[in-house]
Amino acid sequence: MSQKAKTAITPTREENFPEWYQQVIKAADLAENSPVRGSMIIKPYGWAIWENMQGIFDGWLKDYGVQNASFPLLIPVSFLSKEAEHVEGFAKECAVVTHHRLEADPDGNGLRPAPAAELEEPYVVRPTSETIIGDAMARWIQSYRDLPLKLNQWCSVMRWEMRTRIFLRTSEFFWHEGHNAFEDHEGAKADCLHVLDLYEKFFTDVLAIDGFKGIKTEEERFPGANETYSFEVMMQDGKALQASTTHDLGTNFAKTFDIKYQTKDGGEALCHTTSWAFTTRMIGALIMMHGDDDGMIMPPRIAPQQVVILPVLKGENDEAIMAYCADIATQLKKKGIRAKVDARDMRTPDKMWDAIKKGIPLRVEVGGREMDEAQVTHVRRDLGRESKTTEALEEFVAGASGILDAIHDDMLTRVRSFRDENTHEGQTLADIEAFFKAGKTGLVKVPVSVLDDPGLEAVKKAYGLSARNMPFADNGQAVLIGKAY
RNA sequence: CGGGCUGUAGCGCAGUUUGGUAGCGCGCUUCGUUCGGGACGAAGAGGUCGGAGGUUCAAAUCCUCUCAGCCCGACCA
Repeated sequence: MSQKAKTAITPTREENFPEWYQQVIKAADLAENSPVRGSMIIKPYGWAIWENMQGIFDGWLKDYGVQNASFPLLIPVSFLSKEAEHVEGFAKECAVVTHHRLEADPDGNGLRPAPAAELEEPYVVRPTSETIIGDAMARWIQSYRDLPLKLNQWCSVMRWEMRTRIFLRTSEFFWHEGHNAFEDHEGAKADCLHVLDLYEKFFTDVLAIDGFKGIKTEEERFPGANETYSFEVMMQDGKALQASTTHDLGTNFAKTFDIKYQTKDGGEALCHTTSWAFTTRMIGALIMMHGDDDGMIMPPRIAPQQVVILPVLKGENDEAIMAYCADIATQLKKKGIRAKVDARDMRTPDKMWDAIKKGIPLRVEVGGREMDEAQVTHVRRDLGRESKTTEALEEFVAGASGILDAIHDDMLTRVRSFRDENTHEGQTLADIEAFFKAGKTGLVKVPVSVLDDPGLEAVKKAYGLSARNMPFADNGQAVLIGKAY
């Protein structure tokens, strides 16, 4: 207060956004780089977010009739090569397993793959599982009665990225991948749109994120898909991030893997398949959308810990205060709130900053003053000290989930305003160029006819732009252009 | 994979030009006073200077190779 406002994170977003992002991850103890190039270690606090994401979304998928299964990590190279566009898309970023045994290096340099143990057919570490699941589907589907078949797996995949960024683009990343098969195009398309709606609901209702639901342009489509639908979100630096996609694969994979069924009238027909996913990059999105110069701000519904209770001890009545805190935690837990007393042997201000950097949505401070009056003092992470409120314990417990909901709603509102303020209407390629030439950040929305402008490629190249998607909100008549992660 | 920058204590850095065998701040440990928005004093612990070769009496420092990270580009969830 007396000093200038000091931020917990250096540099600030304004000063250096990419570095700020790294520092938040470090300060909030979410993840770190590992000895493996391009692969991160997701630490317990970061993994807890992913577990919450899985827990919620998995339930929704099951409600939709999706069954979980597990397919091999290793995929025969021949499988991948079957679908021409698919191979082309992934071939250059596959890790390849060529040997099944190590032996002592004759030059004394530790171990090496044994030349005698070379595989006849190499495997690739799955970059995605369309092919191996397609192969299984071909055997599992016989009749129209077997359709639709809806499968999903939670797993990690590997894409050998040239340039990695923690959470946003790592060689190994975690995701869920759904793979469904339908009788016809209508079924597949409806599936893509339905799952896209589930994603939207997940982002808005759980992650307090909103963006643009739409269709990818032809060149941005998934390799092997007839149509790709995406949900694009905007980070605080104005760059877009593809938060999730659903793909209408048509009969492309059905043809190559022979996924056929007998129709009601005894004929034979190819299945229409889909695939869709979201990944651990969503954690990166949470940071870049919600974080501030003091660190992370967790959306309450995904926060590993929703409420932290800080005992303010002064050497008098400490035990009573601790007991009072424990009771508050118990009462909150009974209401289904993830609350915990921070009983660590640390100074109170240090605990506070730890909670701030980790982004715990609601901080409760309890000392002798509160205990004597049966009250609590609480502060919202998203609003900071200005939101400090003291109220009766009973009242607080009754209204706590309401406070968390209010935090969620306010975060979502802020994200939406930011998105709207940084989405600019344009009419021509010249509008796009003028915008980025001026060094502005955000997305520019122009009529789809601009995609046919022969000068578009040069402008995209000059400013590092790409077509994000064609939003449903504009009936596919407009396209969003901007920088992206 | 191209271009640029960077690897020195848990974190952030100085020292490298002009080789002489390592330092600062924060953090950490102990004690005391403290604790409601980043406390203070005192005493401590902690580094084969990313790795491997080489030059030299001597290498964080010079040379070669290599690994990793960041930024820009191409590619991508």
